[in-house]
Formats: sequence, C-alpha cells, structure tokens
Amino acid sequence: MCGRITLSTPAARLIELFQLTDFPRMDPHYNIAPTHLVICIRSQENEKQAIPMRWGLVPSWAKDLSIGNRMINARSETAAEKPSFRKAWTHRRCLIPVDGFYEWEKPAKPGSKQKQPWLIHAADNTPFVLAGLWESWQPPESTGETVLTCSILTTSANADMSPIHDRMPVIIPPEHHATWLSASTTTSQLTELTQPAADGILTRYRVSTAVNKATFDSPECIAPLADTESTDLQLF
DNA sequence: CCAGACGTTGTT
DNA sequence: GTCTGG
DNA sequence: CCAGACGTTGTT
DNA sequence: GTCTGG
Repeated sequence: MCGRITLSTPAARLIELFQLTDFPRMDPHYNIAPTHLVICIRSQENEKQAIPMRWGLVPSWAKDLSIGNRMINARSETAAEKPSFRKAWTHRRCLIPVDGFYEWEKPAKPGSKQKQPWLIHAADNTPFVLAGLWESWQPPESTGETVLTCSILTTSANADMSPIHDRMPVIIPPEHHATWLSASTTTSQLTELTQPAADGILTRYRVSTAVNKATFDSPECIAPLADTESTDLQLF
C-alpha cells in the first residue's frame, strides 16, 4: 500500500507549513513511484531541512541500490525491531509532504475486473504529511556518490481507508511534526504518533486506469472519473 | 563456526 | 552491520 | 505501487 | 507465475 504519491503543492506553501527558509527546487509530480525522488524534511543538528531522497530505503550494509525497491514501506508496528529499519526508527525519522496517494482496490470478484485506482487526499484539500524513515547509503569501494533514501511508515486503516484497504500511511498532523523529528522522542510517543489518522480527514475519488501509464508529472492522471466520491479537489 | 537474510503488500 | 538458521 | 521482462551463445 | 526496474 501507499506505493504512489502526488506532490504539486508550490514550494512557498510547504515552506510555510514546515517553517523553513530553504526548499529544493521541484517540479509538480502527479504519479511519483518508488525509486523516484520525494521531499523529506529531517532534523540535522537541530536544523530542519528539506531534501529530495530516493524512495525505497537502502540499508547502509546493502551492496546494491536495488534492495531499496522493496523497502518502500515499513510497518510502524515492527520497524523498531527490523534490522533494515530499527536504526532509522530511532535516529533518522523524517516527514514527507504529499497532496495525496494512490491506492489500487482489488476487484471484488477474483479474475474479473481490473484493479480500480483511487486518489486519496485530504478532505480539506490541503497537503498533508507522512511519517518516514531515511538512510544514507554509500556505494561499495567508494565508487560513486552517497545516496539518501527513505521509506514511508504504514499502520492499520482508519474508517476512511478501510473500505478499500486494510493499511494506510502514517499521517503526522502539524502539531506533532516537531515531536516526530526530535531525537529525544520516547518509544511510547512514537507508538502514539503512528496510530491510524483520525476518521474523516481523508476522502477519495476514482481515477482513470490511465494513471498506470501516465507520465508522472502530468495532471491528467489525477483527473477524476464521473463516478466520484468527492468532486471538490483543486490542484494546489 | 559460516552462510544467508535483512521487506511489505496482497493473495492463496 | 547484525541476527538467524544450519 | 504497476509495467514489463522473463535467455544464452556468439557474432557484429 | 514471479522478479526487476522505475
């Protein structure tokens, strides 16, 4: 779950949301896939910074970048114990702003229909912030540049998501951003912050199956179909 | 001791 | 790097 | 997450 | 069917 996201919110608005002075230059993208860059906000020596990172966490011991291809999500319930995630869980948490994310609903009857893609977004059409872990990876033999990578944490679905899926990304509301990024946050606080989001904050609409093939920076792929559950989404 | 895994989702 | 399984 | 490949030898 | 690449 949570294997595609969108981010077209202008940098100025994200600067305001995170109270930053600097922000990386990024064009709007409507179909961000694993291995693409996502924006991560991390706290580095008490300095908050927004940095593009490769989506798919590559543990420091990995011999190959491709290991990150299946590390796009981390279960919040078990990340503290998993060898690939536990150091990041303790020391390298980050925030990942999105406009929304895609979820592919399985066909009700097996073998019948095609999967239905939905775009899930905030009910109030504002960008929102996912909980992530990040890692720094150095290619073996010192050949090539250090690569920053990240993973999106998941938790069980809230009432908004459960009709189409049993998991959802962890969402961190603005009042908890600082706690999530702080190095002194306790285990019990982390458990609290990774609970499913409050019911009612998300809504969704059907998108064309063309989302699969759309280029990832085209707004076409988030155009709602006629049969839609919310009609008031605006581009940011 | 060394060798091999190290992950999630969803589906069966 | 660190843990698990053989 | 989906889309697309899924193989080797030898020759150019 | 299952893995890899994006």
